[in-house]
Amino acid sequence: MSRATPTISEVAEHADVSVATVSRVLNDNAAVNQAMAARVRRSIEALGYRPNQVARSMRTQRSRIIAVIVPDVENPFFTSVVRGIEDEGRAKGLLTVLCNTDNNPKNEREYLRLAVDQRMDGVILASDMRSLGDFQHHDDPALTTVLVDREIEGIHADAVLVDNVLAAKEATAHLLQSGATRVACVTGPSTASTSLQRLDGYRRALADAGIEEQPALVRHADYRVAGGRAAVEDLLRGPERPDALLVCNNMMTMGAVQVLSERGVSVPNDMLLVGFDDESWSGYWRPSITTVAQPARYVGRTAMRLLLDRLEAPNHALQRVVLVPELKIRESSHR
Amino acid sequence: MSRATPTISEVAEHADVSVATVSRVLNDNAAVNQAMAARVRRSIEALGYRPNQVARSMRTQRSRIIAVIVPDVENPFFTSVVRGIEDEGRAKGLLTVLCNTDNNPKNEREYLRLAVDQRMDGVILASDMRSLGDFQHHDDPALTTVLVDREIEGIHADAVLVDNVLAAKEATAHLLQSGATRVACVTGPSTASTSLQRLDGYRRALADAGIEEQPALVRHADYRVAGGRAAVEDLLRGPERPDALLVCNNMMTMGAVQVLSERGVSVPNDMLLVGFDDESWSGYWRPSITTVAQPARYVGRTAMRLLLDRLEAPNHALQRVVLVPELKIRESSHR
DNA sequence: TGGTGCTGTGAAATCGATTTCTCTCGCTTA
DNA sequence: TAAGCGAGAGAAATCGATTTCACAGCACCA
Repeated sequence: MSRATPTISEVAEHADVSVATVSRVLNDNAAVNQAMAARVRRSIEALGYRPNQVARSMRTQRSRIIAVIVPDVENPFFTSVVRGIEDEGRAKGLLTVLCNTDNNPKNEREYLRLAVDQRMDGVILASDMRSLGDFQHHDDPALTTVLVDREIEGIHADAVLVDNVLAAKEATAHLLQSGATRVACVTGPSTASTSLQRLDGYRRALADAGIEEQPALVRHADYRVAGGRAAVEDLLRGPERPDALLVCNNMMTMGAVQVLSERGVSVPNDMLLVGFDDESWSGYWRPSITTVAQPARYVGRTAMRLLLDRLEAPNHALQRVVLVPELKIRESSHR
Repeated sequence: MSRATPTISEVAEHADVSVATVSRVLNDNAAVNQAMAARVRRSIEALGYRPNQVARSMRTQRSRIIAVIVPDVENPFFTSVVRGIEDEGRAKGLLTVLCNTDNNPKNEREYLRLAVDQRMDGVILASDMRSLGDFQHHDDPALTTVLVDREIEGIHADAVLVDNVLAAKEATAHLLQSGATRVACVTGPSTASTSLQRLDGYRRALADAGIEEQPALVRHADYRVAGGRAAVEDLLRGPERPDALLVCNNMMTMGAVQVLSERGVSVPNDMLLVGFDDESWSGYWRPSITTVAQPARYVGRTAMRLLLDRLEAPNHALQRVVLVPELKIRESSHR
């Protein structure tokens, strides 16, 4: 019944060959006599042998496992990225381990350590910049790294990014063109590169239009529903109420929509709105919501591809892939 | 610079003791002389030594890693479950690996194999019933299993479930009480236990109300947005158009809402609606949507707790925890 | 005919930890 | 004083694979 998994030496004994030969058949490394190989394969079949991957990793110092570290698995943007990574990885025989840091640099550090301790082959990382200090890890060539979505200054790694400056600039310009005069920007924490870049894009659009930035119309929140809610509530209370909102991620857009709905602020009549990250509900909300759509799945696929390339050719020049998002104009952003 | 991680023997050499002693200090197993232990600890610190977990697993035959296998990571219900599992696991020093089967039994089988091959300590599984044949794995005591959300007939494992029959029955009764006479049910694939149980609950509510079931009002879809869309489109086209919908998961509810909105079917005036799985948007949609809220995070936490218990006491009696969902009544289900 | 090279195979080393076994030393007790 | 015992530490076995090394057998060529 519950007999333990057989080992390579039991297979060797069963086939009456040495373990070396069994190993060679398994990895079809060196030439093995046809008849003998067939015999070994029959024994493997007969015993239901499966190689112990732990032992294999121990010897080869590699595991065919990579870690994906994201700040928030409940954020659909990241789950889409992860799907992309997984799809590409599965095709190439790499197993993906998903790690959720909950936006906590301490958790991130722990997962990075773990990746090293488990001798994982690499890590795909959407990191907060506060983790900078821990990146000493990456002097360790054992842990191949690809950054996604967020960059980290001074880190020497391949990266897949989205052109956030362009995205926010286009979105803001669109709001101005729709007649907005006081566009507010609710961006993410200043520890994420995306927050700063989106804010930068917003500023450039204002500058291009010859409008002076009003600091009271800029808010840093936490990229979560609660943060978005708080920021928008605050903006509505202010003396200079905005007539348009640029909300810089999906979760906060959700929060913004909630608050506007609760307060009876009519969109787009009293308030124009552009959100980030196209969710399945964006187009079906009433009014439907204009968003900056990011190619999340493709970001993931590309990241995995870069990682595979890097594993094969550790010394090639670093790559930085920048993808272009698309502004999906719907009802919420014009009258 | 990029010096490799030190091994236990380098630590031993540095501290001028045997590797056995270093190991004892690491695991504080046997009594070690205080002064000596301190010296070892200093060496560990000085060299920045971290034990190789692969080697450790190799010897101990356990890894402190468990796999979580879910049909769809993009479904927020499952990401919440995973969050719960992770939170509980992290507290107990267990690492969680997330595996996405994409509703494909082949992928599921592969991940189960992988869990065995990697000598993982256990697996938390939300499985399709088609995988029944592969559960021979579970005769193997090496892979401790806990089922979540979905049960599998004939499988001998701890489980954390939600009372789906009760949930669907209450939801349907509520629709009938609101005046619906032709309640349709869009449930999931017949290979998931949840689909069948929810359908069962729907039927019981009809029976209790003395209403005969109309097969034309029952649809099996795929638990995804597209499937929900197709099912609802089909129901709207039918000769006996329903006046109420019970849609049995979150993704399909999204699809249903989309179709109703596109076709200009007014909710709740022309159509009553109850969805499953409370999403952040459910309460803010216009009209707000009545849903059966499942305690997803808690389901995850409980599953991890059961797994930990089982690892400690492999021979205890099996547990089956059934949690009770809550019907959140909003605008979409009554006039 | 003897040297050379190639092919196929097995024995043994290796990866880096844990754990068993063995031994020494010092103390207690008969 | 000698036997017995327990504590503390090191040597060596072990986990299950891969890989190096050595070698046997055979064909080929000068």
